[in-house]
Amino acid sequence: MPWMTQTATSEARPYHHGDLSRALVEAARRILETEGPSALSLRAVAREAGVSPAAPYHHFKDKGELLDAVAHEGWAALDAALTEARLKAADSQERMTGLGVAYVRFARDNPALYRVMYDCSRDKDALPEQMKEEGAYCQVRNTIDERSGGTASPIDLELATIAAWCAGHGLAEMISFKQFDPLKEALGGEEAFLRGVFEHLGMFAKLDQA
Amino acid sequence: MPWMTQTATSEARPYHHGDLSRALVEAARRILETEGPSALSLRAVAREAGVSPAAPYHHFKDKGELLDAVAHEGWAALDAALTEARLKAADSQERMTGLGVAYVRFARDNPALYRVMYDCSRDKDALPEQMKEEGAYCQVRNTIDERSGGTASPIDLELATIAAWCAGHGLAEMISFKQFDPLKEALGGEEAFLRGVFEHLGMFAKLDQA
DNA sequence: TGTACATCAGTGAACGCGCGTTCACTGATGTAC
DNA sequence: TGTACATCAGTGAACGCGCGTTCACTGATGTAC
Repeated sequence: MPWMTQTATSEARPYHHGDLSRALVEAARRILETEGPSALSLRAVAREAGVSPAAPYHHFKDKGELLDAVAHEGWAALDAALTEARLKAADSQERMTGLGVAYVRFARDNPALYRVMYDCSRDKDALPEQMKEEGAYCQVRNTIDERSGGTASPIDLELATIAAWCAGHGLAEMISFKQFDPLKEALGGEEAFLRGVFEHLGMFAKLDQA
Repeated sequence: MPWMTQTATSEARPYHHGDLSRALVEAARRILETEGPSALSLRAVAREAGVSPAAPYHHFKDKGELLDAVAHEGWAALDAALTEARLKAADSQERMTGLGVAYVRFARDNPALYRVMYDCSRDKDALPEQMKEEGAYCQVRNTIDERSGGTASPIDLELATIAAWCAGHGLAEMISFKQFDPLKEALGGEEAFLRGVFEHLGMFAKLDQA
């Protein structure tokens, strides 16, 4: 770790940063959550990291590549949040709702990051590949599979996973609209509201059988 | 209609436009669908409408107000699409799925407009008020109410409507990701895929009763 | 019916701004001998 | 261990660009008499 031999004070950064890549991504996240996605320019990120506007070009080809890195970190953080929720749940019913609540909470706590994640995906018309192979989406699929006792056909399993994912994403985007405040209050808080919506996602099927 | 006395050729617009407000909103929609939301600047809209960059300021306070007008028209168009789907359906089961399919199709056919609609809402932390009172959201709620035979409690009805809305919105945003192409093909097309996901939104409830 | 005049809805040039990116440069680092 | 040198990772000034908005203006319209 060569830069540690530097006798810099805590304020004065050495000429060579040491890990500017990571510092830039962190600076980007700081800007996102304090000023929102519209403030996320390359220059602003460099400024926030205390570095000249040209410095990022030694680490990222262009602005898009930096944004991709930010989004990638976002997906990893979402994976982690879902894993934590999955491990905490007692049974498979609770595991399913818990995943949903954790997903929505992640989006609510990191709204700007969440938007960048999906904006990057949209630009490519594709969600991150690793999400389907081993990431967040895969955790949802496994939980559903486990819940059905492994009896669901591959196509049904995939459709159910997409359905759950859509519901989570939709709710994540709706949760902050103030129209729903009265309902949240009537139910005694946001968490109860979330659980209520997730439970009602089965309502149509119930009606079919009535 | 004073401007009709003008002896203008079909190309030469009279000095006074006649209905520049509307023309600007239409120009904005044209830009949205051909170049996407990032190209939607006030100057671009004026250019597209064949008018100087300052002209819009006689009709809209600022860029935001023009965007609001565009979004407002978008919500009206969505209302109309849902109404058409609702009237076309034979029974309440078909009505519900039909609404979902129509919603997603609207988003897929007008992706940039759809994004502007929600971006405007997000900026205000609020969906358009008229949507809850008489618009698209209300149509979904009425259909669910009818489907439950009017027996659902107000809170359940509201939760079910939100659940359905979230599912529709989530699916609208996911539909274009190429990861799902194989599944769409396996099911014989996008429409079957949509219907499949909507039907699976009841899966969790079914499992609860198994 | 004609005319003076207020008002409305355009024009086009200009403002300052922040952006992404490039460039020639320089300071710091690591390595071969 | 010391030194020459290639390479790496920064600097800061500059580029051209499109943006939102303002301004003084002017052409067209409608109205009062």
